[in-house]
Amino acid sequence: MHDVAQVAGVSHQTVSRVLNDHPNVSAATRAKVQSAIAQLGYRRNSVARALVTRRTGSIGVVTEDSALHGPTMTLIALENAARSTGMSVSVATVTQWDVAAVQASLEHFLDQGVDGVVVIASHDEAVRAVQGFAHRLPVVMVGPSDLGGEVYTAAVNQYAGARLATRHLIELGHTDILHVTGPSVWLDARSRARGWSDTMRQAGLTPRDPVPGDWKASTGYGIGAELVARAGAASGAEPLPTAVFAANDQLALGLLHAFAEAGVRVPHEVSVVGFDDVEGSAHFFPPLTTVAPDFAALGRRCLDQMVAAIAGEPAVDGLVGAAMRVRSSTRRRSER
Amino acid sequence: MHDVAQVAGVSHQTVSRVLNDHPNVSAATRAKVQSAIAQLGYRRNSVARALVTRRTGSIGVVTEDSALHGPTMTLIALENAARSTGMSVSVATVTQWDVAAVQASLEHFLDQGVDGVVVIASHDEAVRAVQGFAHRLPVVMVGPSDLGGEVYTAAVNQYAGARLATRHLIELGHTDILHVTGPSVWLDARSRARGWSDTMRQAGLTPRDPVPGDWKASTGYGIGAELVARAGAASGAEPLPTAVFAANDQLALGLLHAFAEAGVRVPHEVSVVGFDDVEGSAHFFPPLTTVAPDFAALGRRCLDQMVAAIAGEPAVDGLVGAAMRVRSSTRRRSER
DNA sequence: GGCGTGGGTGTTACCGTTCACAACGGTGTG
DNA sequence: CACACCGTTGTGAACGGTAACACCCACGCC
Repeated sequence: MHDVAQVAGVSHQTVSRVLNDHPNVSAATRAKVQSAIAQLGYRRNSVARALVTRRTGSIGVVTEDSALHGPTMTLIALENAARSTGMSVSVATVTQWDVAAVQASLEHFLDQGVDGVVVIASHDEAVRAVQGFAHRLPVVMVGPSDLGGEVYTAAVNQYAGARLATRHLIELGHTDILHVTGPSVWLDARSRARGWSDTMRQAGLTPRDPVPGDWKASTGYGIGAELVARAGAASGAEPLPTAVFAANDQLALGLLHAFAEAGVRVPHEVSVVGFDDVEGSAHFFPPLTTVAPDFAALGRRCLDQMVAAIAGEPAVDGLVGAAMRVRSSTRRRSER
Repeated sequence: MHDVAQVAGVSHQTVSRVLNDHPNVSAATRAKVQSAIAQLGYRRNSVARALVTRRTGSIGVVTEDSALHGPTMTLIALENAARSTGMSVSVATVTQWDVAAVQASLEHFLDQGVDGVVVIASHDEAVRAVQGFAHRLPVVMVGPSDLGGEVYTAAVNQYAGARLATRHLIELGHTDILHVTGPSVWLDARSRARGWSDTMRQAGLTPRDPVPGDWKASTGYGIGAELVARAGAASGAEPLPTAVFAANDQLALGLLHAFAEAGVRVPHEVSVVGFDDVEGSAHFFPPLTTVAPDFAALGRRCLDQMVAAIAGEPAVDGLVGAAMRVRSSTRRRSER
C-alpha cells in the first residue's frame, strides 16, 4: 500500500480511502490511485485488514462428517449465498453430534476469528452445545425452527413437508399409512413424524404406531423385510399398510428394495413416499414420490440470519418451503 | 497478551514463547504464564499471528456446486485430515468448470491469504485454469494423476478401478461388455474408459464402441431405454450386451431403471457394474456391484501433498486405490 | 581469573491495514 | 473581513502478535 501511495503521489491513507470507496476522495486522485494499483498489481492484505477491523469476513460452518443429502445441499447453497455477498466460508465437520465435539468446533472457529458460525444440525445434542456460545459469537442453527434466546435459526419447514406427503397419500384414498421415522434425536425427524400424525388425525384417521428408523437405506430394508414377514405370517398376520411415508429417501429406497425382493409391488400394493429428493430418486424403481426441500432458499435465508446476527438485528423468518415431487411410487389405493 | 504478561510478571515475548512451545523457557515461568493464561481466559489472536508469520493455517478448496458423490466425499475426508494437523479449510464452489470461474475462485483465495489451494476437479478446463497459478500459490489438484510442473496432484486410481470392474465381468464369463462413459471432458471418465478398453483387449476381446454419457441417472436411463429398443427392433436388431460397465453409480441406476421397466432382468440377462459406491447403492434393485474408491485415503494423501507443496518439498505419490464391492447386479453369463 | 558459551529473558521494530484527528484551502455568511 | 464550515488530504497511533537482537548470568575451560 505504501508503494502504491508513492507511485500515485498520495498518502497511504488516501489509498485506503480509495480501496474502501470512501466518498470524500476527488475523482482525480481516485483515478491516480487506481492506475497505480493496476500498474503495481497491488492487492490488499485482508489479514492486516481483519486485524484492525476485527472482522474477517468469513463464517464458519459446522456440519456432519457424512454425505447426508440435506446438510450437503445446505452447505453448498450457503456457500453460494455467502460468496455473492463477498463473505467466505470455512468448514469443520464432526463425526458425532455430542456436546464436546460441537463445542470443540465452535472453539476452533472462535480461535480462527470468524464473524459467526452456522451449525447445520437439527440434532438435540448440537442444540444443547450451541446454547452457551451464542453470547460469545453470532450463531445460526439450521434445523430448529425457533430456539428463543440469542440463537438465530433457519430451517426447512419439515412439518409442512410431511403434511404435504401425508395429504398426498390421503387424497389417493389411503387410510392405513405407516410412518417410518428418522432418528428421534433429530428435530427434523420429529417434525416430520408430527406432520404425519397431525394430518392423519385431522383427516379422522387413526395412525398406526410409527416405526422408528434412522437415515439409512439398510434400516429401511430391514423394516421393509420385517413388515412383509409379519404380513405373511399365518397366525395373527398384521396386514401390510397400503402406504408408507418414510422419513427420508434412503429409508424409502431400503423399503423399495425389501418390497421388490418379496414380490410386493410398488405402487400397486403399497405406495411409498420419501423425503429429500436425493440425486437419483427419480430413477429408483419405481421412481420415488418424495418431498423436495428448497435448499437454495435455505442457504440464502441462512445467510440472511447470519447477517442479522452479526449486526445484532432481530431475526427474520427462517422457514423455507418444500414441494411435492409426485412420481411413480404412489397411486390410488386399490381394493384388495 | 500484554495482560497475561503483566499477571505472570514477565514480558509479552515470554508469553509468546510459551504459546509457541519455544524450548528456552524455564519450567517455572512456563507454569506462571500458563496459569495466568488460564486465569484470564486468554486466547491468542490468530489473525494478528497470521499477519506477522504470513501463514494463516488455512487452505482453500475449490469444488463443484453439486452434490456429486466423489467431490463431496473428498472434501469431507480432506477436512478431517486437515483438522487433525491443525489446519482449517475454506471452501468455494463453482457452478461450471470454466477457466474464468476457477480463476475467480483462486483469486478469491489469494486475497483471503490461504496457505494453499486444493482444486477438486479432474475437469480439463479446471486443469487449464490452474496452470498459471501454481507459481503464485501452492496448488494441489485432485483428479489428474500427474501434471508435471508445479502443480501437485492426488487422485483415485481410476484406471485400476475400471480394470477391476472389467476383469470382474470377464471372470464371470462375459465377453460383450459395454461401457457407458462419463463426460469426456473429465479425466476420471477417460481413465475409466481406458481401463475398460485396455482390459478388454488384453483379454483378447474386441470392445464395442463405448456409449458417451455424463454423470446423471437420467442419461443412464435414456441410454438403457435406447439399448433395449434397439435390441427389440425387428430388422438388424443389435443384441443387448450381456454386461454393462457404467462410469458411475448414477448412470448405473438409470440403466437399472430402464432395464427394469423393459422387463430385462438384471443380473440374469444383463450384468451391471457402477463406480463410486454411492450412499444407497447397496439397496438399488438389484443391489449394485460397484467400485469403491478409498476417499478417506484420498483426503489424507491430498493433505500430504498440500503440506509438501507449502514446504516446497517434492511431491509424494498421490494415487490411492479402489476396491470392488460385489453385490447382486452381476452374475455368471448365462447362455441365451 | 579471564573468557567463551549458551540458556533464559526483555527491548524494540515490524507485519499491512484502518481509525482518530489535525491541517489545509476554498466558500458562503454575518 | 473574520469566521465557521466542508471537502480533501496527511500524520501518527493503534490492532496483537512474532522476529531479531541485546542482555545478563551461570558455568566450564584454559
